[in-house]
Amino acid sequence: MVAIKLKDGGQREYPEGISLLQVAEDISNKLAKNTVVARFNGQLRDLHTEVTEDGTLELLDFDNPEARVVYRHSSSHVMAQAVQRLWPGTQLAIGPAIDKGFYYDFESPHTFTPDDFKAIEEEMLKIIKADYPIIKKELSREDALSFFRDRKEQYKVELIEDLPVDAVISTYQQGEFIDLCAGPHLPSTGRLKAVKLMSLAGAYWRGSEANQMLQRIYATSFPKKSLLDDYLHKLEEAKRRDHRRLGRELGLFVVLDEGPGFPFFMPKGMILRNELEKFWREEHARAGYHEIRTPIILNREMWEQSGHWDHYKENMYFTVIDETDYAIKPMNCPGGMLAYKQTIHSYRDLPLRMGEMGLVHRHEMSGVLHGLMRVRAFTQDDAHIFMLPDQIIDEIKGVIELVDRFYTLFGFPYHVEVSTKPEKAMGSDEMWDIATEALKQALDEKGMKYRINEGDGAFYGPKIDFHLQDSLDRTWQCGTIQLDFQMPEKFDLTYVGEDGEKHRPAMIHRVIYGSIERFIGILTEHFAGAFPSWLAPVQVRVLPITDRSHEYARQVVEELKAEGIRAEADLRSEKTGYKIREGQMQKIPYLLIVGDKEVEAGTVSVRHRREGDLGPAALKDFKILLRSEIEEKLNR
RNA sequence: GCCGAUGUGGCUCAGUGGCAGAGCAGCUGAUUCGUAAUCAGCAGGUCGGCGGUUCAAAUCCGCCCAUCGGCUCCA
Repeated sequence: MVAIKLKDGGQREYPEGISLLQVAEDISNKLAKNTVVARFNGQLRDLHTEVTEDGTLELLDFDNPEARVVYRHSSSHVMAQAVQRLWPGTQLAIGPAIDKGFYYDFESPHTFTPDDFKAIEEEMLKIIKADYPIIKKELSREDALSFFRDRKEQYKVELIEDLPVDAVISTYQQGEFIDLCAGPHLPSTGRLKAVKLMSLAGAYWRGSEANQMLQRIYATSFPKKSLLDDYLHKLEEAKRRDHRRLGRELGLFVVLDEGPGFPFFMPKGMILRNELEKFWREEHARAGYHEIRTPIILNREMWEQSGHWDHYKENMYFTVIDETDYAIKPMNCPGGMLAYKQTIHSYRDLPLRMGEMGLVHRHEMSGVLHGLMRVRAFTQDDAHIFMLPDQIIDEIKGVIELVDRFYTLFGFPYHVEVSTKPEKAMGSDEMWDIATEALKQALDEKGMKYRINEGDGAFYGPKIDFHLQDSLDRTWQCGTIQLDFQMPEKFDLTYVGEDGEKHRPAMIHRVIYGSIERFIGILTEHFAGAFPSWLAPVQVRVLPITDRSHEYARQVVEELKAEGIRAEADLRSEKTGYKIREGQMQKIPYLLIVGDKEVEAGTVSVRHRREGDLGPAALKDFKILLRSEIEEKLNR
């Protein structure tokens, strides 16, 4: 007999060799049916696992994130099975679960198209209906290799060859389909319910451009049709928040074929942008920054000196002036270095924080351009901080605080990554270790959680990256802090120390918004275009009900403008409902409806874009309300 | 850059070899209206570009450009 302790504290006895599924069934049929995978003595196990020792058992259903991964992983096997049935000769690469579903990478003589989706889904449903048990089998490395060689699954062979010597190698079988897999899996294919193929993509084997490109099919699955429908509905909702759509609809910005990756900012987008810059300047002045502006174009010699000519050339644009090579800046740092050098600095001047809203151009590969999120010309809210070595930690902490102040104001959740030395890098390993440790120490002291992103640092130093999410939960790097011992060296930066000798300052590059363009993209999606009043391009629109109130409407607009409020009137000969609809669709924070009653009483009827009709108010009171909302940067 | 899909008026889209269409937006006129769409009329497109097949191409073929979804790369 074995003793099994349950999550609720109860304990039951069973004959040795009973499966976890049978235990679940013994507790409740419904529970057994909903259970995806078990955690037995802390380890995720297939429900077919036979119990041979005492232990604690937890039964996980689809709501559990780990179980969800198992559910999707089994789904990917079923999809692969369907694909191999329909297109024999298709080779399997890998098929993991991902955040919202799963994918499988194939190599096939057949080129998959979305027209194939229906057939694949139907075949998957057959496999689900057949309810094949999913059976695990462990085998030796030799057996595994010969098995997959016989099946002409070269990717599986390669995977096995790369497994550590002591790895337990297992396969999972359902019907005629057998895949190399560590598991765990669902007990049978019938556990799947709603499956949907989403999209196709090319993907390099093992993520490397040097390798074969495979065909990836993205899909998702749920234990209930209603959950799938909810998910698809949410995707549709998210698309409505897409900054590319809203940017056009709200007259903020647009990217045209005439300038791929070079966005146009329209008048309303400029208001947003200018407000963001204004806020930035206020905050940075308060945090002790000076602002500079350096040239867009600088000569080749300087880019050679900075190392960009050697390390960043493929991303740069070039020009020739008077038969001399010049480059358009892809980063602001070299200009910042030259600016630093214009005066002799004492240790007393440090830390010296020099900010720059710098427009940089980078040649990005055509396939990566994406609205405002990924462009070829963007403005970095850059700053370079020159400091004494013992000021590094405090300065980094100061930037972390500033980033947090900004992101919190906008209500953005974010996550942090530390990127370490890349392959193409300048400087010694020792320098990199010191710099990387400094970044980690600052984060630790601020109590921030972070992930390590190996090999993803800039060529001149390691960095802390702050990532924000877009409406489809894709994440984009915005803020970053990069510690750099290289540039000060390259440009021979010095300060005069207490000893009267010249010393080398330490330096960090940092951005808060990251790129104003990307930040505006994120901001647009985050607020679904309904920006807080302080950012809203139009803060108030006055809607006269008839021509009789036009004069009054104009007066109201003038009074608001006199207070610095962005107001306009809709004097078209339309019904009130029509004007309100348009105002709502433009996401204007406040609509003021004025008719005979308001003219008579000298009031305005206030309508808030989310709260609706707030009733009449004296114009004076409305102004006070809105002014404070703007000044406090409230998100109402 | 690579894989796949897409490209028709300002926007959303219909049109699969035989006279380029609809709705919204725009303009003009009428309507003077109270919290998410008043009515009527008008105007607007060398169907992404170039080349080819054909009596005839938005439609079929080729190349290019751009966009979308990924991969790779990075704010």
